Amino acid sequence: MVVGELSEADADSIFHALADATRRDIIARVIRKEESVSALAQHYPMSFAAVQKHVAVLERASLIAKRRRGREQIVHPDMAALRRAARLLDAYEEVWRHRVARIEQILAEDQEGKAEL
Amino acid sequence: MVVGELSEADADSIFHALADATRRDIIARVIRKEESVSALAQHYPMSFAAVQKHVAVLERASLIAKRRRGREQIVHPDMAALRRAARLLDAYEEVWRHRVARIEQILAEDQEGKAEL
DNA sequence: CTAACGTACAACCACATGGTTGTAGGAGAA
DNA sequence: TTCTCCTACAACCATGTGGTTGTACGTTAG
Repeated sequence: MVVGELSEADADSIFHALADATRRDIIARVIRKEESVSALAQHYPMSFAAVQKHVAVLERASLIAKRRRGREQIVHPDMAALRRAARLLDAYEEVWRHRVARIEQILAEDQEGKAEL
Repeated sequence: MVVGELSEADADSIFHALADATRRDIIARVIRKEESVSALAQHYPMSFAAVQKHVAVLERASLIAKRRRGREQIVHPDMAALRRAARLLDAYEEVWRHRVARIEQILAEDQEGKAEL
């Protein structure tokens, strides 16, 4: 099931990157305000290195990017990638909505296997 | 970042379940047409037990459910859960879209740190 | 009843993940 | 320069993941 302009591997890495509360929070945080890796690290009850790894996972999924500012690495969202990801999510939702629509249609027309589901 | 009516743990399991091409394909497949676990297994180059595990992951995330029909277990999408998941995805998209809107606003008004991003 | 089918589950393996600590290097600050 | 801060990265550990095979059990078909 290839959806939109993202490969299956892209989808894999995006969903995997999103499958962790800390990483979702990092995304939300840098969307609100760009922060350095160490500034980000201070918000979480784990080591700097651990946060660094989470950032790397998000970076591999192209959901965020880093920009150097002096000795700091400023983490910021990758807007283009985020839009692509959003459209990927949209596409799945679309399939589901259509199916929901189709089911209502089927329930209205078809007579076998009704009731349950 | 709590979004909608799903807990962080719910989001974890949903995104994790979606982070595998085989599992995404299973969802797409049962949305199109309900199938037994062994029928599903025949579509993939792996053992029945492996597919069974993928189904279990999707089931834990409440994206699908099973219904017994004779000696078969029919896998079908859990529409309510799929809608909740879609809304969760929507919510993330919303945050991103708003941020995108805000950025255009900022670029139009603000004058420091323009150019990049 | 018996045989075949669909499922469930346990044991096992290789590998990735999420965390730790420690070491090292580059850039600013003093 | 020298010290300090931020970052990068390696090594290590425990646990989880995705796959395998094998065994057991309920259900349907002959």
